[in-house]
Amino acid sequence: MSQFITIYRQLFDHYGPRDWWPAETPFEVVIGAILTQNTNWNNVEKAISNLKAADSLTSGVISTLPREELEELIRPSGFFRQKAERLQLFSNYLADRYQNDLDRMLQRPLEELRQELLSMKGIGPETADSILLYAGRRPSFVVDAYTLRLFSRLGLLTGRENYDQIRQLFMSQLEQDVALYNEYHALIVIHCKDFCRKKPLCPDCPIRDICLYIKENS
DNA sequence: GGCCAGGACACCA
DNA sequence: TGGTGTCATGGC
Repeated sequence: MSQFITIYRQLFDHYGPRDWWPAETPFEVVIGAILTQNTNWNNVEKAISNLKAADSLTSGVISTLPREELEELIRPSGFFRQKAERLQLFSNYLADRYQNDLDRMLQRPLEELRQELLSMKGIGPETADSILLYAGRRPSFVVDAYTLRLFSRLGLLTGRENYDQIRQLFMSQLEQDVALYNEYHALIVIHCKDFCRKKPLCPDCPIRDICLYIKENS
């Protein structure tokens, strides 16, 4: 059995289903994906809460809101100037190209949609894949810094692979399953928030045994 | 008071 | 192509 499946099962058995993304609508997923760039999720929640309180969590409102007002609403998420620009660029694009119909955009062929997202300023590979997977329910594996850290320590990555190489590796080792991709990325994040931080193998890591085994046999 | 967080981009060699 | 600086808030 693939070691990638083994790790997944260990994480799932310990943490249980995460059922990401914590959002009420696909558009809220997109906004959260941009706001969480290099940012603690607690800060993102404050910004999203502000947007909801101002009745501004729609592409129509965001694209017409004065930049300064948007910046103030999302200030708690950090990098608020560049993120305000990114939110408006996406919202403007959605309005111009899809008449604010996000579902229609998300129904495009997967790779075409991925390239379309990547062509937008402020949407890199992780944000694009988060949007594809969690807003569009499309099978596109999300790679992040935690993924690189955990799997490098297990010897399954060298640390020199680029984003697309890691994504392709996971997608070649796993069935194309939206639910699996959804849970796997979420479990990696949840796990690495508490473990796999400074020490190569944390003494109290809940999946320590399998980590040691894989590390010795990879 | 320093470190880190669910990155992306401009700039440079 | 790869390395580095920048963007900014809030919790621990």
